Amino acid sequence: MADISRPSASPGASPLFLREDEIRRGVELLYFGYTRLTNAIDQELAKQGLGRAHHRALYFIARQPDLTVGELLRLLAITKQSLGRVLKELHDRDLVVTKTGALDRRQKLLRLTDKGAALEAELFAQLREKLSAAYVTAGQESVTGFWHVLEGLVPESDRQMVFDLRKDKT
Amino acid sequence: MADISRPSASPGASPLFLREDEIRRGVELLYFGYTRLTNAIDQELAKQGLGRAHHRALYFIARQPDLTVGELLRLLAITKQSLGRVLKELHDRDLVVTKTGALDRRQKLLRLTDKGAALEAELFAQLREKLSAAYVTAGQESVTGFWHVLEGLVPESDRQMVFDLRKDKT
DNA sequence: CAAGATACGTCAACATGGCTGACATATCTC
DNA sequence: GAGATATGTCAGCCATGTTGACGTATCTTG
Repeated sequence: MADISRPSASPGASPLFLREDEIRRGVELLYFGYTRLTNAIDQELAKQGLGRAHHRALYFIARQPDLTVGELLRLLAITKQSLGRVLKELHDRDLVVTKTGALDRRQKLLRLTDKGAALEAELFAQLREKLSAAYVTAGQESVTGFWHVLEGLVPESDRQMVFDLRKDKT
Repeated sequence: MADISRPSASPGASPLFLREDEIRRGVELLYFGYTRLTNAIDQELAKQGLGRAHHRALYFIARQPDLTVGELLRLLAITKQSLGRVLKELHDRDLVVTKTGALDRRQKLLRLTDKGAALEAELFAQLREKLSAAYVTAGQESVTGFWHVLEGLVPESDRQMVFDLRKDKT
């Protein structure tokens, strides 16, 4: 596991000397890493006649049951027309159900059915397989570094929304 | 910069305790990080009337001048028909030129024109801005961890191809 | 309580960028 | 000279994004 740091000319002088190659390396690894991870589930999705757009919705609904349509729209950053198509298909296939919001009856709260949860779990297992293998190879130290860099890529304005995924709704 | 490691119950016992939440965190950060990074260049591309597909081609041609069409196809992992459309547009706009291969006259070697190189540099500047900010915030240690994890996501069979981007063609 | 804002849905048309299948040409290799 | 390889291209299809316009139910506020 070779270290890639600079030839330690002046340690601590500049905190990080940003060479073009380090940036390109990040861009490429991010591209290939992301695409290869998502490839892991394409076959399974194709078997169901679903696409990646469906998976993204399933994923976030699984992650945060009783998510509202509006919250999902903000997460996916697409138009409501695009999402509408996807949610309609998921609903027609009995993968997702909606119920009217208790506090605000205009809202629709999204949940996976048992069938939807089973599918999401199967897809998630693929992601887990790939990502946990990468975690294990890289080691815990690297994993926290991986998280830190990626957190820095999420704009301040979106960060709270992303972090809130890890909290249960009350 | 809080550390996220486990409560240090048995240091070194299991190299990495893979909880579902750690996997989901990686999936989400990869998704948001990747999309937000690519968003950085969308506005610039739109101004030119180009799409992301064009940028990917420009990027790899910039990265490795005299790349062949076949090599670019393998990098992008799309069909030649899809790539053909993109390359034709880049050629029509004088962003890319091709020349016949010296060793194998069936090959076409791809290069950016000055105009193409200028555009790629402008787009790259956006990526650099975002990514270098994330690098600086996270620190050098995190950056090498970031690379290690992502390398682990690229399947063995593709890894050489990705690493070869960092070498000059001879 | 009436008026306006908000949450959601939907119709229609269009753009981008993937895909398959079929076929042509030039060139290399044996 | 025969077959493999690198590239290009025609034609049509599909998934998933977009804009614009409009409708209804419900909440909020003066």
